[in-house]
Amino acid sequence: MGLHGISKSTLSRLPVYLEYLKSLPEGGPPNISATIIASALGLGEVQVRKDLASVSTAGKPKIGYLIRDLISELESFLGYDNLNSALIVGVGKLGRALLEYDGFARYGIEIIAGFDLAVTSEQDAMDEKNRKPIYPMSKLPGFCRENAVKIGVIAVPAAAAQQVCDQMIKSGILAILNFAPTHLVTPENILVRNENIAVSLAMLSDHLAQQLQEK
Amino acid sequence: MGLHGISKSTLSRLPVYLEYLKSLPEGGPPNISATIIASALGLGEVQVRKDLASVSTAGKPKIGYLIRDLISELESFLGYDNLNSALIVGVGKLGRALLEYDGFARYGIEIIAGFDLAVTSEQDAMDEKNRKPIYPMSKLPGFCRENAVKIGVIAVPAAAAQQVCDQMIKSGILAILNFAPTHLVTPENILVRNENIAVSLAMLSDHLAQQLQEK
DNA sequence: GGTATATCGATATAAGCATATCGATATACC
DNA sequence: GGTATATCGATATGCTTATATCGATATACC
Repeated sequence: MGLHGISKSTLSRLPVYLEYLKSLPEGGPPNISATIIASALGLGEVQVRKDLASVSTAGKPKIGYLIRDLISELESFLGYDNLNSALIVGVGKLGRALLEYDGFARYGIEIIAGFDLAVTSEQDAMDEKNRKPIYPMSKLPGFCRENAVKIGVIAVPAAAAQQVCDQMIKSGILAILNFAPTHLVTPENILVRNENIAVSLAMLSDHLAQQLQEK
Repeated sequence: MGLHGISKSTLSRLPVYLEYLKSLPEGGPPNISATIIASALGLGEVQVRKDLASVSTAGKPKIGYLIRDLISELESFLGYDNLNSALIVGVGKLGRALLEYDGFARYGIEIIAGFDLAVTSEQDAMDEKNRKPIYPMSKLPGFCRENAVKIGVIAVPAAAAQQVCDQMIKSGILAILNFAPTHLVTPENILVRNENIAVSLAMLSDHLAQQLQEK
């Protein structure tokens, strides 16, 4: 559980509420009830209330919540309103896609530079599409310090991931989004979030096995 | 919890164990203990034992587990040894990348065709890179039936996701991997797995806010 | 204005999951 | 061969999360 008393499970549902609220048509009613949200999202209504109570205080009986307020409270809580700088290491196929993806800003995160093990010369490269610089790894520590970057994205092969991770931490990175299919060992004040598709595929596979066997 | 008595949390760790075991050097000892695995992966050793007990029966005191056997038991359990066919709807930037990605086979899944709302003519398209067909949506039901496809990947914009989802279910799809940042409403025998990067970013952001505020 | 109802917030119960503890067993060493 | 030790599996405890229940309150309708 986080320090401001919010559980991981709750935190993981907040972006979903936000998405849903934003997807509501403009012309509709200004209020919404936990009951409605719950049934639209397939959750328990008590759970929705408890989740929302941790970011909002504005629920009124018979009325529900003011959609506009809820959205801004969620955005504020999730940090979508102030942009965090991030950097990415590994600009292969996946890394480049992430570097060029301009949708992160929507989530309060901006990838401002790429780094790559293959860029060895001191002459920096540049991403064609959106003019973001690509530096050699040697410039990582200085860059982090100068730009106060605290978020790192790892998009290198599994074999290199731990080494990259270590360098990030030494450079002051505090939160890591790891796309390499491997476990990273870190001090406990560092958060690692694994974007591991194998986990999802395992769930699908398991579900299928059960469905097909059942009947 | 699944029907063969395995919890979601356990299931989500199994691929991690497998990755780790596979990453071990060839020349090492043939056995490994839960203690070693636990410390390498930052987990409790009891948890590792409980997890492994649900797929294996071969643990021996003082010895540990036979690495080779564990790997094949995990692969078998996770369905990596028999290939499941899948299809993808939406061949934009992300969809095409997934269609061209040949790493799924490693996880027992093969994407055999793409579908797209934009392909309206009855003349089918074809992915350049690996010669996988791209069909119009009208061919979805027939294709699913003929090829007994049970897994669907959704890579369309959020606004179209629910509609695509409904069509998949009507065509016999039982498990869905959803890359659209939206909640899908489905019957309860259908498994939806959301690959939602916003959730990860929320965690990073929350962690950062705490770290920076603490000191 | 009074009553009915939808909805909220809080408390209590239950379920799922992780961690700790303990006896049992197979090897290693003397 | 006997004893020590690493490790396993199982049971028990505790924590986290989800669900169910209940009284309180703001609107709607008569």
